[in-house]
Amino acid sequence: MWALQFHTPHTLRSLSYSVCTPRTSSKPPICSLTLNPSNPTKPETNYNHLIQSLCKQGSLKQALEVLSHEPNPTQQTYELLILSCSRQSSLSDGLDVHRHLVDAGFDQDPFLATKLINMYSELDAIDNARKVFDETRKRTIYVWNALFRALTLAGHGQEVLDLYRRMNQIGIPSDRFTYTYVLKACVASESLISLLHTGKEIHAHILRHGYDSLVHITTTLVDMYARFGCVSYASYVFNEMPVRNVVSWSAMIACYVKNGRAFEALELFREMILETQDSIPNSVTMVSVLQACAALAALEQGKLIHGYILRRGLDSILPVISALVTMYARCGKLELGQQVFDQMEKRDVVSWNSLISSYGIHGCGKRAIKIFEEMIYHGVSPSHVSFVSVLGACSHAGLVEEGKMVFESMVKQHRIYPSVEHYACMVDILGRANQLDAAAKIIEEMRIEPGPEVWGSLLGSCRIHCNVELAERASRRLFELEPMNAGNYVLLADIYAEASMWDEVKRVKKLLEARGLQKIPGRSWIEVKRHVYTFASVDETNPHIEQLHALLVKLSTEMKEQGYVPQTKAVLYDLDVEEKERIVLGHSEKLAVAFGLINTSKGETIRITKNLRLCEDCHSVTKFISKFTDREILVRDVNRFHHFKDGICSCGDYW
DNA sequence: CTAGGGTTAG
Repeated sequence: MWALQFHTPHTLRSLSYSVCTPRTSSKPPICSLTLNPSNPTKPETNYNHLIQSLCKQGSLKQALEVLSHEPNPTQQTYELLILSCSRQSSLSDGLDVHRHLVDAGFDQDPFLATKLINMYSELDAIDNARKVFDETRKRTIYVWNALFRALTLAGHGQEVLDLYRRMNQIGIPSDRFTYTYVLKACVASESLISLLHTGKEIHAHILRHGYDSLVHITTTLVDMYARFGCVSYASYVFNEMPVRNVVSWSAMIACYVKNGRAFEALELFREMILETQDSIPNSVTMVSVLQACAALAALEQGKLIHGYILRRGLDSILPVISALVTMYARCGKLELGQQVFDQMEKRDVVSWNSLISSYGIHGCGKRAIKIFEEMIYHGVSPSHVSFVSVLGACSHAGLVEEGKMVFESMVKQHRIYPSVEHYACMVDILGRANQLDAAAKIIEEMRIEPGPEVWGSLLGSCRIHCNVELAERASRRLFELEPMNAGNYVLLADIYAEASMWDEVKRVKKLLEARGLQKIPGRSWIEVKRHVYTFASVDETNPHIEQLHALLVKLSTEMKEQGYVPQTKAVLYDLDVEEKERIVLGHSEKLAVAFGLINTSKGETIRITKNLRLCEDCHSVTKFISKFTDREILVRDVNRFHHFKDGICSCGDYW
């Protein structure tokens, strides 16, 4: 027996040898050479097997060298070579193999064309993939599908759909793979145009051709509608599915979570456990379920789920652990998140990012920076998200100088070029700290096109510091960039209202209505005894409303005696003071706080979640209540945590 | 050659 690695083809050539590869199907070929003593005179120059062995060993360079001596390479030889190039992500070798293949007359082989397209796709060389397709005359459905896949992965969704149309015109029938790719293409588009309409058309094709019985295709449909935010379409497809498996259930649960319907997500998970035997939740399912708990700040639910994860032995899977850390942090239990993190055997960037952002939303900016540095010390390179997380933490904590330093270190030390998100964080850091001009300057000096994130960040800061002029500039851009985002109109209206510019408020509201949009209604949640209760602002239909209102009136009267003046800036109507006070008193988080006071015992922390930013009045009222009733109150707004205790808030009134 | 998932933001 000879060990392969010691021989170049040249030295081997001088020996009489053959490659011994038993062709029995049960055994894999033996990757070694033997001398062929039975026939020493006739050199068996079949290099094919040698090349294939080398490919399987990952010795691509040697395989290429052998290739130049092989007069009759086969299709299989090239297939293995191509796969090797993908695995070793070497574009230059890939091009080499491609050239060889053309010289050997395999350039019109549709099977190899498919493989080449896949290879170029994995090597991020989409132009080459396209070229292979263009030059292949006999295009089997495999060749079409390969290009669809490559283009979709590269984000060229529109191009896929154009090609798909052409394919239909020529009369080439789609197969089940085609449908999954073109459905994915509808959402994989770099342009902002919604391809929902096209997606629905393809859905119709699928029905017409009877492909709606295939679980892969229907699951892809569910996911496509989910990504378009069409929850009811997704659930319709899901309900109609003749066959469901773990993946389809997971896709539907993820759909609910991604679209802000965490309640439904948990409900569907329950149904999945209770009603199916063959779809047992796996780690992917659990990640979405944990996100649902996190979204609702449903700590008790989360703990139950954690127990389930332990029982199912899914507790060593990295994505699950990261999601657990985030869940605990977002449920207000930073310590538990830290504990889970500490017990991890292996950590990747994402685990670290989870912890960094956990400290960030709790306002512990310095700690977040420390963990960030610790991550680097442990040899884990920060990702884009790491920087968004640290910068976000700086912003919550008002750490302007630290933020600037982190931002500068991005390119200088880590060779990561800031994206729109990073710029948005910087604008936020400076803007919140009332350095609005500096924030605006950041936008002017950006090296990439300032997207809506950046302008939105600036507008948010203008709101906090009541800068009408800059707000008008930012919103003008925003209304162009994302005309259908209701939040932007509301922010501008807020700013006008605060400046008592009521005509302008009306004008912006009309703009909002003209687009068919609405102000997002404020909602709050509270979990009491494993049950999550929801409150809407001025919630007339809530069964507890009278009791809650009575308590709030009582509290507010007592507060007023101690000097509390209701802050009604958040009310967008030019009403008289009493009317405004009544509205502010009905804000959803106050209802939730009142419900918590009534339904939990004295020593218990009240935990509340809100879908919007905390308004100033709610903030000062909650501070007061925490002192007056001697209760700890934890409120998570859209962005961060507020920990109220003894009349002060952990955010230091900076939020 | 097919489907679902982790970390961010305002």
